[in-house]
Amino acid sequence: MKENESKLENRHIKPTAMRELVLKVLSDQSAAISLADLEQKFEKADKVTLYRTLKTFEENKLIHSIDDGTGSVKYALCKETCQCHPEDLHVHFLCTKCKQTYCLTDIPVPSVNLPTRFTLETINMVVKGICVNCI
Amino acid sequence: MKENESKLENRHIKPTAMRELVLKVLSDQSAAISLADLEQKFEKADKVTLYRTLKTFEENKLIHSIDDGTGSVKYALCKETCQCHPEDLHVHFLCTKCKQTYCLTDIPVPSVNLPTRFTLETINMVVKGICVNCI
DNA sequence: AAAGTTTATGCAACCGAGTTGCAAAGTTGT
DNA sequence: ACAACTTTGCAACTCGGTTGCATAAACTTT
Repeated sequence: MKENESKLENRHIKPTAMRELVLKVLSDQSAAISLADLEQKFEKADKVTLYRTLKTFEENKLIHSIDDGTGSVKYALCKETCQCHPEDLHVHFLCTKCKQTYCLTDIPVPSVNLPTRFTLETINMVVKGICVNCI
Repeated sequence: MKENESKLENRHIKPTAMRELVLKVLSDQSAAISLADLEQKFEKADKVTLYRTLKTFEENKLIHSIDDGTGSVKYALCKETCQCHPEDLHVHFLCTKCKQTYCLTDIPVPSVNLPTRFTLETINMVVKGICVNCI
């Protein structure tokens, strides 16, 4: 799994064993994952370590966080080129049945015309409904 | 303040003294307000009562809640005609400087083309940036 | 108007996600 | 091998939100 190691290095994150494991879990997910979810993937890892790992990943834009309104923040991998700028942002989808949160990476967040003298930094757009697996 | 009383009755909420007071506070706000904010507007009211009042208002679509990602849910009045359906939804704006959350009632939430067989229930769209008062 | 029923309010206490402090373990550089 | 720094793990805390239960207030029925 040299690939993950270089992914970490690309984002200037020191590749420790723990971090590679967490990255592996994140890579294997098709949906975004919460800290609690992540904790359950490991039998023995400490919540705080995972928490700080996610923070480090997020600070270095390896992952992005999604506040989907469920009360727990989810995390998902960024694209290689992502800088988490407004033009990089995509829509997220929360299935109200299976509670999975998906990155709709093909759907960019629509631009909005803000009132005059409002400046834009970022946008969080979460669509809720029923996903294809739950119909 | 008969007006607020009838606003409550229109939404089939029994107009108690407490509820009229809370509605008055909400009416006076230009920005959305959190439970903690609301609590501070009263010297003596109990948090739980305010909490349940907000819940009742929300269930009856007198107000809507906004999860702006700050960790505390904000509430703001709905329009008279609002049914909180997707077509009623508007964009919200969180100022990262003053932490105020505004309803941009003139800006409807843009429609998104979901992947096939994804059905839409609701959308939460929060734009973050600097508001006109904080430039 | 009194008794009974329902609804709203208030207090205490709990819950869970996120977070911090600090010490131990591991890593890096000389 | 030693010092300096970074990462990990444990304990404990914060804070927003929530529930249970008892009291108070408001309606109903006679």
